Amino acid sequence: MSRNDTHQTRNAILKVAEELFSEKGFNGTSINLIAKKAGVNKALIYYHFKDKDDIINSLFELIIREAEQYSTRAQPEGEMDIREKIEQEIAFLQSKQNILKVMMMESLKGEDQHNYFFQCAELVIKNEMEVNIPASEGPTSADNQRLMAHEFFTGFVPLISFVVFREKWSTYYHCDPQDLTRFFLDSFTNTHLSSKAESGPQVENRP
Amino acid sequence: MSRNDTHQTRNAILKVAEELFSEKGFNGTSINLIAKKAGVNKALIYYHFKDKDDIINSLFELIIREAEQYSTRAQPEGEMDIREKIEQEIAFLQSKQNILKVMMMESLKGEDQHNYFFQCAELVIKNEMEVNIPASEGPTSADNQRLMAHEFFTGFVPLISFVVFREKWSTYYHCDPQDLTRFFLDSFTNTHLSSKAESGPQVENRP
DNA sequence: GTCTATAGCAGGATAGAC
DNA sequence: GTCTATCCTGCTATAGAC
Repeated sequence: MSRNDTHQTRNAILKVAEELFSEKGFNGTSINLIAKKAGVNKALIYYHFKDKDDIINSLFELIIREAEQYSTRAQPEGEMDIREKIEQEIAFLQSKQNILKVMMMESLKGEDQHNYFFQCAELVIKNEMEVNIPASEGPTSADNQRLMAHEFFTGFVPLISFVVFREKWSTYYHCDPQDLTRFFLDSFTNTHLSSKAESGPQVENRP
Repeated sequence: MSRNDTHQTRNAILKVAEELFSEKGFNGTSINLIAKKAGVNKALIYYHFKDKDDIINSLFELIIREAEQYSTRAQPEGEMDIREKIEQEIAFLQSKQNILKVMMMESLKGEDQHNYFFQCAELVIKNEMEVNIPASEGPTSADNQRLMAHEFFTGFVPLISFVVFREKWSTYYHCDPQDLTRFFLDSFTNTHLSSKAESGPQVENRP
């Protein structure tokens, strides 16, 4: 009944909704089911959230905030191996895999109007790839676009796909998930990461 | 009334369903809407398809068959530049972008039981990457798993993501789609494709 | 804050005429 | 093959008691 309970209930709803959305998709999940699995009354959900959209948007805003916090966290002392850094990033993203799946599903839809997926990409890129994202105000130069495309399609996309498809891939190919993580890290190091190492701090691959 | 009409109607339904599924997702699309937009009666859909699932499964089987045909098509004479080959593959995939979006959305769901996404990946990998996929019968060796993981996460995934996110990316970053295609091809060449060139057995193209 | 009850409608699916 | 009409379930959302 106090603020504590309010937040607990709200968080319980969000947690269950996140699981169900990632399991069955947003439109495939009913408020009834969320209420049932969260052990709360259906009407209570409408006390805490305006409508169904409000639930998923709250989840998106939450993950964006958490990613921002992660990217501005205290960095450990000394130089960290780039591979080690990626491993940490993967561990973080893995713990958010459900909402990332939902975000990806929704961003694939044509009607999707919010840009959480790109926002999320920018945070990951800025943070882990150590690339300075050009300020989004003002016109984006062709060089910036080239850089962002590179980071997005050969950096962020493999990373995020690894996180969201890891389990299914392991099951399908009867592969130990830990082995898969090693395989992925090796490939990622040999492709995206080594393309950075070759050409100085900011990547400018141009003949 | 003849077989011709039957196929025309069936195909019209499939075409509209594909558009709507990619626009609004499978669960976000109603049979009513498909019927309305296809200009046919709702009951007619149930004459041609067992249920809603039958529609999406037909679409998945169709794209798999088309991809198989594409991969066994007559190859043009002479050596083709690897980049040119990828451009062709992208053009093919782009023409199928709607169903690929749907396939990706569905494969992200936890409850997704069919493996069309992985089947599709194997076709693209086998075909365009010129990699011999290990026969899926029998246990898969660690080396095969490593190879497949590499091709999947740093080859297929960027390729397919480029196809399905190209338009949204261009809009979001105010980038000309044709420029983006160039940027992507450059990055893809510098990462995934050059990782093949370095390490021997397959492929021999390098400027 | 949390519940009961229900409105109100849209969805998937079918029966049966033509 | 195609249409009209309809069933009925399950959905989102709200009113109102406690």
